[in-house]
Amino acid sequence: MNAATQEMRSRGRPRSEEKRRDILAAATHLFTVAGYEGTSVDDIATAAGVSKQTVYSHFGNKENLFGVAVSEKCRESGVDADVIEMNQPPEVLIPQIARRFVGLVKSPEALRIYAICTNSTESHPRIAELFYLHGPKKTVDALAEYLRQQNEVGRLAIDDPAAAAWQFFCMLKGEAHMRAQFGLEGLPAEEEEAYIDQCVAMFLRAYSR
Amino acid sequence: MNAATQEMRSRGRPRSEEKRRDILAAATHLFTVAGYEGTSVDDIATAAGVSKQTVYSHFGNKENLFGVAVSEKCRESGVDADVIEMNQPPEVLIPQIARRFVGLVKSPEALRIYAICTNSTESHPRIAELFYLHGPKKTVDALAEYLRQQNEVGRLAIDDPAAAAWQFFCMLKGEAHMRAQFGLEGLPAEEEEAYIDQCVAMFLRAYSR
DNA sequence: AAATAACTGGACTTGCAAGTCCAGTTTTTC
DNA sequence: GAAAAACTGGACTTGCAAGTCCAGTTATTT
Repeated sequence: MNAATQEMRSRGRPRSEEKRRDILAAATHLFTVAGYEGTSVDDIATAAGVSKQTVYSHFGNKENLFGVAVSEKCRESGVDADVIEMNQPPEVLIPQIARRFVGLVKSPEALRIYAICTNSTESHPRIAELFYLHGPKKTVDALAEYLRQQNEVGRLAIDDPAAAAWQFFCMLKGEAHMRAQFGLEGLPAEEEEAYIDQCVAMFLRAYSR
Repeated sequence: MNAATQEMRSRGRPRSEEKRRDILAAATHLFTVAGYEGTSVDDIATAAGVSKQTVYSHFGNKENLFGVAVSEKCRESGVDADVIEMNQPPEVLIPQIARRFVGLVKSPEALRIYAICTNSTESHPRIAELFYLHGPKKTVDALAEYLRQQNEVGRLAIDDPAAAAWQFFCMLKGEAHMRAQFGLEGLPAEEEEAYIDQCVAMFLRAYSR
């Protein structure tokens, strides 16, 4: 159990970094596909081409491995804070962000992680927090910063940029996202597109000038 | 297995309606507290003061019991479609609805059911659908109908009432709801209140006249 | 080359929960 | 009062997965 966290004694054969990566990759994949309960340590060992003992040698136990895997996942699919072009006017940038955001949150991967987080609040409270910080929080902060700047420049009139950012992203989810979360059939593409446009228009109407 | 669904042969001792209710009540409670995997049939039988055999006699198997329990739950905590006072002007009614809605979706029960649904999309697809129809869909439809009427009367200017209803409810969730879903510490009460007010104001600003 | 520790593969232990079986008891209908 | 079916309680079967153990092997350091 402590082997995983100990500094290496530098005597004898060292742990293989490659195997560690393999295990982590397999775990990340399986967890995001089948969830925590749906993935056995044997599955992970097999998928990683490694013995079960080795998994335990590297990560101590399943729970710990889970934690490492999820925070890894967040970092890698880090929702881009820096892709925002701060100089673009809202009429150009806001629709772009809207489309990118909807695409992201409706992806099977994102939905899976979201579901895992909401279901491990008691058993693994840290997971949800890690995801929250690396995911949603980061995204909202980025938009809020943009809105603040546009407000200063006088292109928008927003008292509370952070609140406005939350409004915008939450609103965008709409029916389509909920249906996706519940595994229901998607709406017609035109309808989804129209909804996004309506959100953008409504947002700009409320906060313009 | 079929005993549960068969019409009673009306010979011999009939199944006790009371026990059925007890089982269902226990199941509903345990499922919404501990989730599907976290609740064993033994737990339910014990909590209902009944033998395990009786549970199986009434409901056939765990999965079926789960389905009945959840759809029951939806019906009972049925998000009121009819509590809407259609004649009230938006400036009065919208804030009321907002507060009631936020209170509802942040309740531990609602959060639990939501989490269960998003996590049983493969194993029990019907669950999520049942909840969706009896819960969110119903609520949105009710608001949409109100908005449509107010639009006709000329107190609001809304092209697509259904879309506007989705916008409103989704927007209201905001940071507070997500934090609740993730089991994170709540925001200061004043902040949450302020956010709700901002949403109401923003919505009315965008759709007034 | 000797010591050391990682790695393998497979057997093993432990614990849990779904679902079945059964013998005896109670309730209800005919 | 006899037949039928629900109910109890507890033993039982089955299956699964976490985690351990071990004997043999492989890689690495001194």
